[in-house]
Order: sequence, then C-alpha cells, then structure tokens
Amino acid sequence: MKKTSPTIRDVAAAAGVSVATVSKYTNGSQRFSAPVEAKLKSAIESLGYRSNPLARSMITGETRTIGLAILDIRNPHFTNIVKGANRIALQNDYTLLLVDTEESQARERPLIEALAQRVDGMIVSSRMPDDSVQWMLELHKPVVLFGRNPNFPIPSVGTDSYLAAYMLARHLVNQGHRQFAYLGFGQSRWNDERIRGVQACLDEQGLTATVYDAAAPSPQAGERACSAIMLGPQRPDAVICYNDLIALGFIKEARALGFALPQDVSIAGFDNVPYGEYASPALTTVDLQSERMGELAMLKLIDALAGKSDSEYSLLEPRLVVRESTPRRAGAPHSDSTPEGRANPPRGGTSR
Amino acid sequence: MKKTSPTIRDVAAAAGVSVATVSKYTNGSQRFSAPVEAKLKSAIESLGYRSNPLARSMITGETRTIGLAILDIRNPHFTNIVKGANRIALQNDYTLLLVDTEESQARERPLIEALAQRVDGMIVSSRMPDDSVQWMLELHKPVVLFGRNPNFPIPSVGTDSYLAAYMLARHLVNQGHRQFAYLGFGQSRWNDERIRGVQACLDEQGLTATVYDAAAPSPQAGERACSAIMLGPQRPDAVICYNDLIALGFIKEARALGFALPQDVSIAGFDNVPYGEYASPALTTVDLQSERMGELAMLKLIDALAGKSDSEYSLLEPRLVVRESTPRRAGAPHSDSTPEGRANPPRGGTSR
DNA sequence: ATGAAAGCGCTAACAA
DNA sequence: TTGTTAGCGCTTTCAT
Repeated sequence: MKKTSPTIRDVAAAAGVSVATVSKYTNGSQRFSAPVEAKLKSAIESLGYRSNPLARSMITGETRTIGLAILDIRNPHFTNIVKGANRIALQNDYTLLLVDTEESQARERPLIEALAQRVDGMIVSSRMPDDSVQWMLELHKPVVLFGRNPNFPIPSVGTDSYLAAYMLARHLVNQGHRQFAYLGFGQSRWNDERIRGVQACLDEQGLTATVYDAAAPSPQAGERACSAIMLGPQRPDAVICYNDLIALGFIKEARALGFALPQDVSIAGFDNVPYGEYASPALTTVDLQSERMGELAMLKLIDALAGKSDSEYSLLEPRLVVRESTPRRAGAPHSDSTPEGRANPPRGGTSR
Repeated sequence: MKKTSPTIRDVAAAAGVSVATVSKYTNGSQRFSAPVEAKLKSAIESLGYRSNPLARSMITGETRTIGLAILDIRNPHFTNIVKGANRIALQNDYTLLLVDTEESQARERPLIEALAQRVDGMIVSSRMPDDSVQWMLELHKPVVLFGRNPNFPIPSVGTDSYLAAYMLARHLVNQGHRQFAYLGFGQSRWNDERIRGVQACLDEQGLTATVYDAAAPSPQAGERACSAIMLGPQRPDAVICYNDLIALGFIKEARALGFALPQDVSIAGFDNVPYGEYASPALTTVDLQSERMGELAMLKLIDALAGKSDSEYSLLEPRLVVRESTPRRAGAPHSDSTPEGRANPPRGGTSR
C-alpha cells in the first residue's frame, strides 16, 4: 500500500498517454478513441486514481463547497436550516462546510472570514448588528444572509416575523386572553419585529403586553425567566415566548412552581421545532419554515454563483400551529366571529 | 474594487521583497529585520491580502479540515456529537466539513469518498455492515468510527450499550415491572447490544421481553409502532425504546390511544436528548454522553493526524437518568434491597 | 536575513 | 482525437 496517492502523471504513464488526455477523460469533457478509453479506464482502476480536488480548484477557481455559519447547531431551528441547505447542496453537487459560532459574537467574524476562503459562497446566520456587515461584502464571495438587512443590499431570506407575531397574538386574543407577557430575546434580529407584531395586534384590542427578556434562546433561559413573570405582580394569562425552546423551559418551570397548565396560563412560541409537539401541553407555535429557509438560502446562493442575480430579500409565510398550550378562556368571543384563519392583519414594516 | 484577490506576488512587489519572504512572514516561520517587517505589514494591510489556503494545502498536504459524516443532523444525538466534535476542532484550529447522509446507505459511500479527498481525516457514523468498511481503509486518510468494528482495527468510540441497557432494565425491574417490551431499531449497530443487555438482566429475574422493531429512529416511527404493542395481546407495563425519539413518539401516541401515563405503562429510551426532560411524563433515559463522544472522536483523530496512534476503541460510561416516565409499580422490592446505583451487572461482550 | 528557482497536481489554451 | 506547454498561488530547499 503506497503512502502517497497516484497522480495524473502516474495514470498518463501507465496508460501511455499524456496528462492532458487523462484530465479530459476524468472531466468527461471530450470523447476518445476506443483503445485509449480502455487503457485509461484500466489504468485508473488499477492505480485507484482519484483526481485531487484541491489542485483542480486552484485552477478552476471553484471548490464546489458552500460555507454555512450558524449560531448553534443544537437549536432545532438551525438544525432544520442545515438540513434544508444540505439537501439542496447535495442535489447540486455541492458540499456543506459547517461552522457553529456558538452564539459568540467574538468568534463569528474570524471564523467566517477563514471559512470564506475555502468555499465558493457563504450562507450566514449572525447576531451581528446590521451595520457591521460591511466586511462581508469584502469577502469577494457571494453571501446569503438570514434576516433582512436594511442597510446593505445583500441577498437574504427570512420569515415574516411581524406577521407571525401578529397571528399568534390574534389567536390568543380570540381565545379570550387579556393579560399578555412577551418573553423575548433581545439579541436576535427578529425580536423587534415580533414585539411590534404582538403590540400592533394588542393595540387594536386596547390591550398591552409586558415585555421581558431572556438571557439566551434556550430552554434553560426560559426556566430561569419563569418565576419572575409568573410570581410577579402582573401575572399573565398568556405568555408569548421568543422561540419554542424558551417556551418549553417556561412550561416546565411553571409546573414546577405549582401552576396547572394550560389552565392557569397559556404559552406559545415561534419556530415549530419538532419537540413542541411532544411536550405537555403540546405547544402552540408559529411555523417559520426553518427547513425551507435553508433550502431557499442555498438556492439563492447557487443562483448567485451561476451569475443569476436574484431578488434581494425573500420572505416566507409563517403558519400558525395551534395545539394544547393555548386553550379557550372564559369570555372569549364567539368562535365564528373572527376565526384565526380569516384574520387579515396589515403587513408590517418588513414588507415593501 | 478588484475582482480578483491579491496574491503573494502582489504583496512581494508592493513591499519590494521576494515572494519567499512574504511566505515566511505570513507563516511566521522566521524573524525579520525591522524595515522589512514594517513594509510587509503595511503592504499586506493595504492590499487586504489573505493567503490562499488551497494553494498552501497543495504543497503542505494538509487542509486543516476534518470531515464528519453523520446519519441525520435532525437527531439530537447526532447534533450533540457535532457540537462536541466542532468544539474540539475549533480549539485545534481545524474546521468541520459536515455531510448528512440522511440515513441512506446508498449515499453514504460516495459522499464519504468525495469528502475524504478534501480533508485531513474523517469521523464517520454509519449504518454500513461491519465488513463493508474495508474501503474506508483505502481512503489513505485517518478515520475514526462510531461503534466498535469487530473485523477491522479502526480507532473508534462508543458508549457501552450493553451496560446501558442492562442498567435500564435493572431499574425497571426494581421498580416492579414485569411485562417488558423492547422497541428496537434493527438497522442500528447498537441495537443488538441493547437487546442483549436487556435480556441478560431479565434472564436473571426469570423475565422476558417481547422484541419489536421500529422503522426509523424517529418519533414518527415510535408513534407508528405504539398501537400494535399497546393494543396487542401482550400488553407490557414497561417499554424500552431504542432511543428517546422513538420513546417520545410512543408516549404521545399511547396517550392518544387513551392510556394514562405513566400509570398504565412505563417508557424509557436511550441518549438523553435535551427534549426528554420537557416531555410529560419526563422521560427516563440513559445518558450516552453524545457530546463527549464527538469530542473524543475528534481528539482521537487529531492524535492520529499527529502520528500518535491511540488505543483502538474507547468506551464511554453510560449513566441512568431517572425521571417520571418509569414510576414504582405495586409489588416492587423494598427500595433498599437493590438500589440501582449499586447494581453491579457483569460487563457484556463489548468489553475486553 | 533574504532571494532564486523548482515544483505541488491539475487544467486550459493552443498545436499537431 | 491527442499532446505540449504554461501556469494557478504557494512553500521550500538551497544559495547568497
């Protein structure tokens, strides 16, 4: 067993042809005479030759690799994005290079810069402030972002968080809730939109929401935040959480504090992660189409790589998923008066 | 803005030195005179030069990239592996190249072969039969596997599934269960060990388990399998599932069928995924240290890359996590007679 | 401490 | 259809 892999020259020698011929053969970029083709085939076979993609990339300038930077692979929302992106990548003969920045703003930039050099393009999910994204434009590589950036014209995809939040609030209002709390995650770029969506809906009803902030987008942070909300002076009858993970933690802790769920309080989240369904009570949420977001981002990037410059910002439609955690309360309007499905909220600031 | 990035030659020209000097400077492989260093620094700065890692890799033969092939990024068990592996990689200045084979045996091999060419080493989680792993040895790259392979001496890591299963069965027996079902996943390389662990424990008590098989390691498959088990002639009072995901689905469906949990039946799984804790009843499971597995695999690979050939197979210790889904039944032995913590089962076939 | 030159494995004109 | 040749951007002896 050789230590070093055979090169194109070894094949050329073994087959008695030139290296150019071998190159053309492996790239299928030409037809060959029968004897040459046979020799090539057997030489490659017997040597176990495989073309070195690095050498190839150096010349062609393309690696057929896409970099994906995400905040935390453990969050099912991001997992779904990876899944979707990976599927499209594979279909187009690309490989995914993943980097998990672990919610660390400090790591983000150096990691992304390093990654960008080894790939044809990048898909980035970041918590960096909108205006410090400038440097990404200097990567000299196509980039697709999650979340719309108001300052730079970078292709991006997202789900309409304003609408999602509006829908969720509307549902809760229709179910007869009156005391709202919003447990957000201020570091996320979606948080403001969600607050605005909730407030816009509540305003119309003459209601308000008390806003709290979680330390992280995780169940642990949801647990942590629970008692201050549930045992404070303004006990809500409905809590809208920044995401399902926070909601899951909140539910668990609320129970530990002695509350009966969903009787005492309704809880809802965003993302529709796969495990909300298995919680008890099963979690009401808004499906943000995470997997589709990943697919779309990859599609956009591949288009950009092919020179087809696509529309700047693609917005996906959220879908309300009603489960057990948000039951009907006493004093709810008649069910036929404003069914959620018919609610027709105005579009928020994210739409043109 | 230039279309093409500056090369080492541009820097050399700008700084008035040779390319060799620039190379040595960027690699920090030498000391320089003050004036040269200053020129170099400013030239690199003003041109925005970044060394091309592809060209570098072609010569040095190392990419500082590790390939990780997993079966399904959506499964939290694998997510944790990725997390652990990624952390160690980053610490050692490696980047993770991820490929999700989507539980498809057909895709596995070509994907892994393609990936292996672009990386320094591979970590592979596979469902391929033990004896068709031969070709991985022909990758000419260090490989670390999950799960011990009896036929080939490949470095690998795993958790002692036999012991894990034994512990879980022992716990259930101690809690007074008598009618056992094991809902496995036959395609997994761990399944047999788990069956043996359960059976070894039950044998000692003169008990048996009815063995079922799920179609996939997913909640949906758990739901699917539930009615045949719970409504069949041999209704169990304890169901051990191949993993937590299957268990979660099983719980949901059992409830939908009208069973009260955990009163009517106890459910347990393996992996200790983060969401078992938020289910209701909270899921009893065995922590297999998924994240640690990822870390260890990466550590082993990095050792192998450094020439330090490590022990062949590293076995992690499982830990029982008792939660609400496996309560005490009538007729359980006195709690002080055989506390689980003291149970001292014999080691199974996986140990030396 | 610095530079000249020879490639790494491959592709892409251009010739034959 | 096949071969010759000149690099891609960089590292690495080996001189100086």
